[in-house]
Amino acid sequence: MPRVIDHDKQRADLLARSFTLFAERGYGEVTMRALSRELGLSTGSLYHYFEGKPALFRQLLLARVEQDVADAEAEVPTDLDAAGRMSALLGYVQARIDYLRQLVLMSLDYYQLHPEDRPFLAQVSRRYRAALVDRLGLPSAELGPLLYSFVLGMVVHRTLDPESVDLPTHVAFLQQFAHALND
Amino acid sequence: MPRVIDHDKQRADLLARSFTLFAERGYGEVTMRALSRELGLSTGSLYHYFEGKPALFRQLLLARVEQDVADAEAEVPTDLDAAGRMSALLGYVQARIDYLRQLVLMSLDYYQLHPEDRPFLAQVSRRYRAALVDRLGLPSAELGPLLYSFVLGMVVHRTLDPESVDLPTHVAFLQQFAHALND
Amino acid sequence: MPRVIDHDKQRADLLARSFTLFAERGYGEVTMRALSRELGLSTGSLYHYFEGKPALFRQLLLARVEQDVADAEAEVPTDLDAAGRMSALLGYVQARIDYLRQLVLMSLDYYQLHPEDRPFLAQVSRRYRAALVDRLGLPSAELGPLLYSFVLGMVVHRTLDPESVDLPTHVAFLQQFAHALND
Amino acid sequence: MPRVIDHDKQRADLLARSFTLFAERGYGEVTMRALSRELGLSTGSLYHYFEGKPALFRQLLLARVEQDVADAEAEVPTDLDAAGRMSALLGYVQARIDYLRQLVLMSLDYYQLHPEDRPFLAQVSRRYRAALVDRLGLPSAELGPLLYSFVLGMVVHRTLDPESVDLPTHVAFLQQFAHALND
DNA sequence: TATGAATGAGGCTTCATTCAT
DNA sequence: AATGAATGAAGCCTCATTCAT
Repeated sequence: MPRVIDHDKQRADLLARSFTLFAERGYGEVTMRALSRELGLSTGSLYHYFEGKPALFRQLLLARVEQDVADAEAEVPTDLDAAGRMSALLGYVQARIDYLRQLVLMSLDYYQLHPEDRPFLAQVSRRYRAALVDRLGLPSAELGPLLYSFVLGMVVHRTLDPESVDLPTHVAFLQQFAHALND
Repeated sequence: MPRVIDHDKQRADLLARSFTLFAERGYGEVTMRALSRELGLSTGSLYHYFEGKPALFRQLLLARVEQDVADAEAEVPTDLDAAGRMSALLGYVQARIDYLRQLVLMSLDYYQLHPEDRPFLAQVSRRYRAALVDRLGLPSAELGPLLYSFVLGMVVHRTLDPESVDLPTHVAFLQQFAHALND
Repeated sequence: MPRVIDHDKQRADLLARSFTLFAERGYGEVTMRALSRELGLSTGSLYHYFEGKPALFRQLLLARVEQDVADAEAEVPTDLDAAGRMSALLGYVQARIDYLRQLVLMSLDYYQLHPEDRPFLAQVSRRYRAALVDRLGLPSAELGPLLYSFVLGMVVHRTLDPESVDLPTHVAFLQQFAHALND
Repeated sequence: MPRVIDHDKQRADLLARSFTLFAERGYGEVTMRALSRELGLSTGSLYHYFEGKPALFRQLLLARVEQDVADAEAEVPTDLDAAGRMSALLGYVQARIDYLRQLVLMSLDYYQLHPEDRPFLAQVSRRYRAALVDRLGLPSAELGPLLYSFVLGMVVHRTLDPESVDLPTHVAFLQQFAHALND
């Protein structure tokens, strides 16, 4: 009888455990050897689960979007008013700011290393943005991209110069800004 | 005596010509061999001018800040009112958006590859931000970082998903936003 | 009891279906994984039928000689005169030229990869040659090897430079040549 | 001042010394590591001289054709009559039979491993054949390919079953055969 | 009997940097 | 001052075979 292992489940588990390494070193600096060591299997086995490093990363990203979007939806109830939803969403972002930072950084690293796969990153980015827009039910269609840009900006700013970005200030500004728009 | 000047001039010239390659491929994907070929000298000579790849890149970045800040100051006259200065500055950003994009991307690539040199990137980032803040003479001290974050965000958003970022919309928003703040 | 028969029958079937893959890619480029996928079983099962890749290939070759020799004997009736037998044999070769080409190529590939098993290839080669010699009943004992060399040569020449080998010309030459020898 | 080394000469020397290894193990079984060890330099250096393993092999083959054709022309004087030229050429082949064997084998190995480069092998093959045809000044245009096929065949036959190929017999046959054609 | 996950050595190739010339 | 050959560790990936289930 075949060894009974849920291949997909195992893969999902490997992806989840991979994230840490990518977060610490960035896509390009994570070697398949290091990854397999971290995951406790041989390089050969790693290649049983994933076709290669780019494929692994793509699946990692896809798994993350799904999870993140689900989390965001759980944290931003639809029965709140606009201000409340914005508030909840900002809470979500603020609580995960460093996670998002790592996600953006590794994506940009992948962007540089795999120019042929940029459309994929665009799709992922749109998925995040769509979730944000949908959830907020923003009055103006243009605000989604703006807000999304701003979050990306916070994240990059925090990367380049962590000490100069005061998260509460940024978030407070966004909240105030949203208020103004709702009037 | 003129030797030194020539040497520096030559170095500045090499840096300027290096930018294209870094912009096209990112810091990590530019090899010293490719760089020397592009610049028309041997790798040995390249090492006469620069101590190594990281040193070269640092100098490239420093040269860029100087130039960019000077350009910005030239384009944003101090005798304009707040709204005018903001307008001029946004014009500056809008005209150079892809250049800034490349600059940010290569810096983030360097960030991943040289964790030991992150403080340097923080300094460079602060220099840019300070120029922006100084030039705008923003009423609130907190607005500088916010604005700077937003510009970084536009740039990254444009990278990940070029088709979804409408530059005029973004800029118009910023302008309108600045207006509101001045009242 | 029927178990064993079935097993052998199954193995013969697997060998027959393996040939295509070896023909397309050559011995060295066929992986056991690819083979098992092509055959519709797991690698583990493949190893139930054959001890390993070299063993599998040996059996493949043996199965082929048997079949080919039988085919040749069927196509070259013993009641023809020398010229007729030669004619029939050339027809056989001409009709199967690309099959023979593949067979020779994969054998040479195996030759390079398994130096320890070269005697086996020699045996197989002799078996083919003996069939040719026996069937033709050549007047001179030396002609067999010559003819056999020539067929091998056609096949390799066709491999290296397909466009330059005109099969009918080659065959016509052989026929004419045989004629001369019979006089 | 640059290290004064004749890059092309060095490359030619490396190719000449590479041949032995390819002859012993075949194209596929020669690793770049083994090659660099044999040649007394690092893998990195090997890649300074050649773009990669296939490129190296191509150049090896090209160098060989040139040399071999030159040798053949030196050994087959044009002032001989047809029979004499044939005789001289057969002497050339007979003396180098194992060298030619190795050359053919490594080429066929390359053929299997680099399907995309088969046209190159066709060119090389034609070059050899053209030299043979030109030198012999064969009465019939069709004899060139036939003779060439036969030589290839001898070589492969000798590979598969060395003990069964008596070189003098093969050569004598060819000579006798050529005689017949000249009448 | 059948499965397929697991192994791990080893393949080709890259690259920042050095140093003899 | 300038050259570019040389280094060698390390990257990604492959594959015949085994063995727990």
